[in-house]
Amino acid sequence: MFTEINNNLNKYEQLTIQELSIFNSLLQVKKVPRKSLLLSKGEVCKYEAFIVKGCIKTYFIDENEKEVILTFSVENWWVSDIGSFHEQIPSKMYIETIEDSELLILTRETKAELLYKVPKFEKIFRLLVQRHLASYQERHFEMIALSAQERYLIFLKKYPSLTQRVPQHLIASYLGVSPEFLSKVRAKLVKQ
Amino acid sequence: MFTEINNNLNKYEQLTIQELSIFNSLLQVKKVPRKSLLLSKGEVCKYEAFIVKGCIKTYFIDENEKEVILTFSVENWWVSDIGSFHEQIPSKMYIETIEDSELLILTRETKAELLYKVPKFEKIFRLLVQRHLASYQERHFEMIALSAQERYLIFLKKYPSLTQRVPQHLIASYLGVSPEFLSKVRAKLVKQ
DNA sequence: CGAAAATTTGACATGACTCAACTGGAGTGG
DNA sequence: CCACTCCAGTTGAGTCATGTCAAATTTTCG
Repeated sequence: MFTEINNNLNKYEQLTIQELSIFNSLLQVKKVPRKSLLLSKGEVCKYEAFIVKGCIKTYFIDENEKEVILTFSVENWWVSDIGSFHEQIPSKMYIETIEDSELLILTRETKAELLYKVPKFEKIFRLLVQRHLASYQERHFEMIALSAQERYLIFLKKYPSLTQRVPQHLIASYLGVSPEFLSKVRAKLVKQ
Repeated sequence: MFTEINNNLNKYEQLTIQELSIFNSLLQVKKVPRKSLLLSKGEVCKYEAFIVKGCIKTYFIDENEKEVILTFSVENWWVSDIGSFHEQIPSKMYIETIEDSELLILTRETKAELLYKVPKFEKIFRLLVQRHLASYQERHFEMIALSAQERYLIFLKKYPSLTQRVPQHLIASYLGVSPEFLSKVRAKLVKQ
């Protein structure tokens, strides 16, 4: 259960067996079926989850009631509304499983305890957030500078497996285009 | 010189006079005239800068040689290419002053020394990055879900003073529209 | 198997872009 | 202090990428 998460964090900072066992004892296992809403707009985000297995979407709802997908998260990623979780303010987004999922979760309490007992985790979490930030910057640039087709090709290259796991209209939403238009982009690519 | 930065960081985590004086002794002052390039594509980002005075743009250059503005940074903000700085990889972006600026900078060495001597800063920097991340998420949503006019109105509300300090075509770039189109949006708003 | 959801396709609409011409300051040098 | 240049901003015409709506088709899943 814990091997993936332990290996994953070890990449950021070397951890001793003792440190890892403190960490693991603080994690709670959570299994949820697909289509479970883990967070809704208006709620305060109660935990950060590491995905052992499964696939999760994070999205906003716009003024026309349409989903705008912010991210897909799969195995070995963390998911949460960082802002809501840390500042304890109501979230503006939704987090929902796309597949049956197994999560390891840290609540505010267990995370605080972890940071207190193993301060190294401050660094680990800082690095995780930094990476996350860098990828948003890149994505923002792509959004402004590239066409829908170019963004789609980048998506395919970056996340080839997601194409199988995630319905196409969600990918369209992630890319910031209508499902009809993504379908046309694909048709055009096939012809070439 | 240090009062702004000290007050600013105190908001995130209470710091003692001793801790602040260690911090301040590690900062280097850097004054730069307007139109100075602080970082170019291909370079590794050598420092993180807190802006005491001035205004700075961070941007990419797209395939048609056009600037795509990622952020404007003014007094009391930090600026750097976080990814490049921490992973020591070549940056893809440019950082350039728009006005004469006064900066307080941390290099990798001084930052490492700071984190070693005052580990509380791990937390402070983690919180700073988290806030930053939350604001990118919001901006990404706006980019996908809102029209150019709506984005412009939000910009005016969020950063009223920047309108005076930054030429309009740079604001257009920040909003992800052509300068001509922003001009038309403004004309339309005036008529209403 | 049947209902509901996802995808495709086509016709049409539109927001935003490009290009080019014009206007209006803000320096700068004679 | 004027004339000149240069850059930012505006405006209009034409175009293009992408959106919307509706219908047809395919896939998914209870």
